[in-house]
Amino acid sequence: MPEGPELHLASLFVNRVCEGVVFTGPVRKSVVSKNCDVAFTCEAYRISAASRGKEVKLTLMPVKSDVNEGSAERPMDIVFRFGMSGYFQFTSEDELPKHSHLRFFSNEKPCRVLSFVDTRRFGSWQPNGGWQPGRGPCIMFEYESFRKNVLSNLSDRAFEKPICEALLNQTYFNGIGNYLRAEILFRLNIPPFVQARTVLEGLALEDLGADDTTGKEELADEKCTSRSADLLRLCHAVPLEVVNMGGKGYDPQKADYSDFQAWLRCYNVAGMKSTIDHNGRTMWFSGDSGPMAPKARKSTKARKRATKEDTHADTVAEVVSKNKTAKGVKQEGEAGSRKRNNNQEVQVTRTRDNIRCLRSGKTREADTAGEPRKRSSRTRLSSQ
DNA sequence: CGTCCACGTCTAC
DNA sequence: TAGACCTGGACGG
Repeated sequence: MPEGPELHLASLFVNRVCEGVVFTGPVRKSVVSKNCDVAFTCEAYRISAASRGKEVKLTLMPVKSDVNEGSAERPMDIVFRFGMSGYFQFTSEDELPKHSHLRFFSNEKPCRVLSFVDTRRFGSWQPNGGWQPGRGPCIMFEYESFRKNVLSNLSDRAFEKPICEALLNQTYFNGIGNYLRAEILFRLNIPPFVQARTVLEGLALEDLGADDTTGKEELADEKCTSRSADLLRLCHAVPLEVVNMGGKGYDPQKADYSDFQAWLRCYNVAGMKSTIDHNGRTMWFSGDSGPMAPKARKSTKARKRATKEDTHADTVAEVVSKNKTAKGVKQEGEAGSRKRNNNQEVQVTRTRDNIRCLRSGKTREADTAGEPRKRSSRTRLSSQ
C-alpha cells in the first residue's frame, strides 16, 4: 500500500468509515507484533486521521458525556508508518483480517473493528507521538515548505547522490517511494543516476506559476516540458494524481488495482529498463541511466548473472536500443524482469531482503487470528 | 519443492 | 553499505 498517496488515502478511509462511530475499551495489539502496546482505554471515543508524507496520525478523542465527566480521559495521537504492506481495514469482529496487528473496537451491538493490517510487519506505530522528527514536509500537502526545504539545503551531502536515490530520502522527500521516483523522473526524461544537486540547482525557490495561468496549457496536457513542470513540482503533482484517482493506489491485491496499473507509465511497465541502485532497490527508467549508475555489480560477493543477453538491463543501457512506448500503449516485451538466468552459484548472495533462514532454527511465527482472505485474480505484468 | 521479488525503514559492523 | 526485519505470490524444475 504505502507511498505518500496510499498513506493519505488511508487517512481518508479512516475518516470516512469512522465517521459517527463510537469506539470503546482498550486498544489491542496482536500477540505477534513487536511494536509497543498502546496504553489507551476509554468508555467512548472517536477516531480521526491525518497524513503527512509517509505517515498517518490517528487521533483518539474521548467523547464527553455526563456520565464520565471528570474521568480525565485525554486524547491520544498515534503515528503510523506502513512499512511495505500496512493499511487500515474496518470489519466486523469475526472477520478480522489476517495480520491485523492493532485493533480499535466500536461500541456497536455487533461490534466492528478498525484494524491496522500489516502482512510483513515492517510497519510501526508510536503512541503519544508526533510526526517523526527528521522527516521533511509532505510532498503533497506542504508543497511550499517542501520545496523550500530542498532548495535551501542543496549543500547537504544527501544531494551528492544520484537523483533517484536522493528522492527516497525522507528528510527531503517525505512521501516519495519507489514507484513515484520512477514515474516522476520518467516524465521529465531525467536520467536516474545524475547527481541530484545538478538536477536541482537552478530551480527557483518559489514555484512561480504553480497556480497561475502561465503554464496552464502545459499542465493540462500530460506532456510536461521541463519548463512547465520542474522536478519538485512533479514531486507534488504526480502523487496527487494518484490521490485523485480515488482508488487505493498501489495495491496489487485489490481488484481496483487495474486503474492504478494503467496509470503507471514506467514502474514495472513492459519495455522499460530497470537496474538495481546503490541501496539495492530496483530503479525503473527509460533512456540513459546517467553517469552515476552502479557499475557492473561485482563487489565482494560475486553476483552471478549474466549470460550475455540478460535483458534485465543490469549492466544497463546499451542493451535495448530504442523502445518507444507509445503513450498509453504498453509494449509487450521482455522487460518486466520476468526473464531470469538459471545459474548454479547464485543463492550465495542476496543484495537485499529475503535471505532464507534455512534450518537456522528460526521458524516463522504464525500470526494470530483471522482467516485468510480469498484474493481476486492477480494482474500480471506482461501482456494483458 | 525452491528461488526471486515486493509500495521501507533501521542498526550495526 | 550490508544485513535484518517479515509474509506470500509468481514462477521454474
